[in-house]
Formats: sequence, C-alpha cells, structure tokens
Amino acid sequence: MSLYEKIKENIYGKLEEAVIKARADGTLRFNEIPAFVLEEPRERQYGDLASNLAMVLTKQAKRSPRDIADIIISNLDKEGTWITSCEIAGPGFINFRLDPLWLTEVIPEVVNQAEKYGAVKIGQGEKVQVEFVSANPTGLLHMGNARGAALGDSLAALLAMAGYEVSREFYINDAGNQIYNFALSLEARYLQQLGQDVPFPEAGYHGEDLIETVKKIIEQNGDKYVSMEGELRRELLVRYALKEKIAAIKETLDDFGVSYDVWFSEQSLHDSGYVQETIKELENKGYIYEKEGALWLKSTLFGDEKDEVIVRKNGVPTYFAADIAYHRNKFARGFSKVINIWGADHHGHVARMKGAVQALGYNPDSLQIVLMQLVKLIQDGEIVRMSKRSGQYITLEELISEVGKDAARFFFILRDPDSTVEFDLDLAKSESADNPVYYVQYAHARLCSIIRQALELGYDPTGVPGKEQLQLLASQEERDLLKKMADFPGEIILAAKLAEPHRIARYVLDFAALFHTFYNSQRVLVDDPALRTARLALISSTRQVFANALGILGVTAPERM
RNA sequence: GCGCUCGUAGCUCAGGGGAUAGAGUGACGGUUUCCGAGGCCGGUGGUCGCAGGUUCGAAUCCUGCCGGGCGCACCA
Repeated sequence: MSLYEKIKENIYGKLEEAVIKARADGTLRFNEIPAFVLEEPRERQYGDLASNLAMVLTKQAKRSPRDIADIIISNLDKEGTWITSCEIAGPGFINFRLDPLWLTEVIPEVVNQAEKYGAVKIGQGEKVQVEFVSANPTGLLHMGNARGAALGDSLAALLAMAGYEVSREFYINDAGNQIYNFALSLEARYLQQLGQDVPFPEAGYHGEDLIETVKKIIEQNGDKYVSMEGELRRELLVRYALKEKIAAIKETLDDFGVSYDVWFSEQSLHDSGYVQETIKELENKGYIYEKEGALWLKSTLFGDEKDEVIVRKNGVPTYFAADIAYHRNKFARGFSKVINIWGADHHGHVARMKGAVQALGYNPDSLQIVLMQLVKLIQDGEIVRMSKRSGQYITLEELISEVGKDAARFFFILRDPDSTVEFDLDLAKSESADNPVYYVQYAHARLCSIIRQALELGYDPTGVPGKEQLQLLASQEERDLLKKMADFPGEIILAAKLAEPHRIARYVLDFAALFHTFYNSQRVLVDDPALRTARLALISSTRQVFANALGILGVTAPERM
C-alpha cells in the first residue's frame, strides 16, 4: 500500500472508531455505519481531506449533520494521523488539514521503489487475458485497429502494474467465409497476373496489396498453380498470403510498440475438433435445438434478443460457434478474467457472447468487453473521409510514419474509449506545447537536462536526502508536485479497477503541468547545498514517475528532444 | 420499429452521488536578461440536450422525450 493510501486508510479507521465510541457513551445513535467517503475536496480551501460521514449518518442518528460532525470530531483520536486540524463546513462536511511534512516522505518511497513505484497488488497474481485488435488477416490495419492496439496494450500494462498476471492475445480470423472470399480473390488476381481473363469475385478483396502478394507468389513459384485443381490451388495461395499478411500485421504492431504473448488461430479450433466439442457440450446442456435445417443456440435464455444460428444448414459452423469455442478455451486455460476490446460496431454481440459464456457455465461477468467508438481523422481542419470500398483509408503504418508511434498512442489513450475521437493529424505532428504528447515528453527531457547539468557540476542527483533537507520542499509548487506523485499508486488502482487507461494519460498531463509550474517558479541548481540536494531528489523522483507512467502508455520518455 | 451508446465553455475533451462543474485550445490583456522560450501569469467564457423522478444533496442513478453514432444475416 502506498504512503497516501495508508494515511487515508488510517484516518478512515479513526473516523469509524470515533462514531463507535460516541455510540458507546450514548451521544450518537445508529445501527451500522453507512458507506461514507474520505476524499480530497475539489477546492483547496476545504483542506486536504474531507468526509461526508456526518451527512450519511443523519437518517439513523436523527440529528443534524453539523451536530453529528461535532460529535465525531470530539471523539476523534488524531494520534499518528498527520491531522493538524478538523473543521465542519458547508452542509456538514468534516474537513481535515494534514501536516504538509507527510508529503516529503514520498521521495524516499519513489527512490527506493524506482521503476516499481506505482506497482500495486490488487490483482494478486490473478490471470487476466486481454484480447485486442484481432483484425482480419486479409488486409492492412486501419485507424480503428490502431485505437484498439493502443488501448489494449496499455490496459494490459496497467493491469500488470496493478498486480495481475496479464497475457496479450491476438485472435486470428483465419477461417470461414471471409477467408474463402480471400482465397477466391487471390486466385483471380493470380490468374489475371498470368494473363488470364477471369472475373473478379463480387465479394472479393479489392486492395492493391493483394496484387503485390500475388506478384511475389509468381516470383517464387511461377505459374505452377495454374494447372492445379481449384480447391488445392486456393488453399496453397491462401496459406501463403495469410502467412505474409500476419507477418505484416505483426511487424506493424511491433513498430507501434505492441507485442503479443499469444497469436491464436481460429482455424486451429476447427482442426482440433474443439468447435464440435463445444457445440456438443452446449447440446448436452440442452441449449441447442434444430430449426429449418440449422442448429440454434437458445441464447435468449441468457439475455440475447434472439436465438443465434450456430451450425448452418450446410453443416458449417458459424463464426459465433468458433467464438464460443474460443472463449471456452480461454477459460479452460485458467484465465479468471477475460477482457476483449471490440469496435463499437460489434456492440450488438456483447449480450450474446456473455450469454454464451454463461451457457458454458462460467460467470458472464468474468468476460468484460470494452467497446471503443470510431475514430474521425482531421486534417487541415477537415474530416478525412475514409472508406474501404474506395480504397481511401489511412493505415496504421502510414499513421506511424506520419505522426510517430508516441503521438499516435497518446492521442488514442487520452480519450475515454466510449467517446468518438477526433484525431487531429496536424496537432499530433506539431512539435509545440499545444501537442499534449510533446508537453509531457518535454517535461521528461527537461528533467533529464537538469540532472545532466547537476552531474556536470559534480552534484549527486541520486541520493536520498535526510528529513531536515526534505522539509525544505515547502513551496506550494513543490507540495503540489509531491502530492501528485503520492497519488500515483492510487491512480493505478482506480484505473485498473475501472479498466480505464485514459486516466493514466490524464494523470501524466496534469503531472506535467505541475512540473512546468514548479520549474518556472523555482530553480533546482541553487547555491544552498541542502535545498539543492532536496530539489534534486524531488526532480529525480519526478522523472521516475514520468518514466513509469509513460511506460504504461507505451510512450517513450526521451532524455533529449 | 427494437436495442446499445453518446450529448458538458466557441472548439477538443475531463469529471468515483457531494461544497462555487474543470483542463487544454481559441480570442483578449499582461509578462519574460534566469537550470531547455518548444515560455509564463491573468480575467472572460456554462439553462451540464429537454422534462420529470429518487436523494439531505444529481452532470453523475431511474423514466420519458429530442438529437448524433452504431447495431438488429444460416457475414465476420
């Protein structure tokens, strides 16, 4: 538990003790302590911490909140709490002021824990899987995939920081109709390249990249597939193309700073009989029935709007069947929590997927689906129209070479997934403080610059100063910075609990603002050795927290810019 | 039509049932010989889509309506 958590927890406990004590001597009546909060008030004038305990007790105690607050305060044991004063304010809040010296204790904590500072244990080693991107291997990654990649990867990093054992997984949709169409398209392109006048399939993949793939095949294997029987030809072509496409996706994600623990093939579920086995299990449980020649899952039993087809009339299992098998497999592998990141265009599938998990006998809440809205690209102040049909869309590769991985990742993570974002390409590219990613990276570079100068002047920026020296960090700017640093572990806990990495991006922005404010008001490399030592420790710690937070976001913390 | 989701400052967005709803940006005014000017400080800017309800207290929870996005295949 972090320093700040401990302080809050301690005071929270003392508040509970205070009301129990008051009840014991008859000054306060209540049955049980209702849920109450102890939190930082928005306004600094209300002190460091505030509690609504008196207000939530009004109903049971049948007294005015201010009276109750008065009783609580007179029964409060402030020993060892850092509390210097309590006052009743507004409708009945109890506001506490803390001895600001507690803040300086955060510095030794950061220095000692270094890159582990912020790591918390709420996950307790629980196995969590995050599945994200899982783009069709028939083409290139687009902006939606980019958002999913940034979000999924930092969510995974966040959960790891919170003490979960995290596995990142990419589900390869290498089976089904789309692959069949992919094969037909490849076949057509292949024959066309070799001079045959064959029509292009209606539902085919029109991307230029397909022609490139086919050219490579011809380069390596010539026209040997022409004379083959169609099915075999398509299989060989598709096998080659899939390998190439998946390798390309892997490489692009790698450039984006994303790497997976597992690449899971949908086809493997069919090949191993796992899909059939899963259908059988559902059948045994009585959740399957036949209608119009197809097999249906009674998904309405579990909150779906309508039952779903699981095996088509032609005997081929649907995508949904494979997906159920896949999720069964996830839980069979021992993940107690499974998180999927999906585009909002799939939100209609959430209920049925959760229903399927329940039908399999697992708690549907152990599957969490994070939906993310679409990305609108803005260039020159206008929306860039994107459509796959016209072939006019920006790929992740292009995005990385345009604005860089750091800016792209930061922009995506900054927003709540559930809001449509406007991605301003010009802003993301700009190298100014208007650009949030530069603003935070610049802070880190500036910190490194000060540390470099300190070293050149022969000062040691790594030491942990003693209490007397740390007490010199008493300005408002220093305290604000220390406070934010002390908040970091708590931010990790909250963000991890809510599965919201954008909170960390917000945190980094706020932290950068506080650092720049400090920097502009006070010098670090001053003549007074005690103050200088204390401030060097402050900025070393600040740098460390930046590095740790940016690490979760997958954004580099540069030493120079 | 049914379902999901979003609606907060001119713009882009934060906001864990709490006190006077915040940040960035734009526009305006001021300031800057200084560890990185790739600045800094300041005031301005709001019927939190609308109407009810729950609550001591609602941007937040519930219901209805309006508006945007998305979904409603034996596609994935």
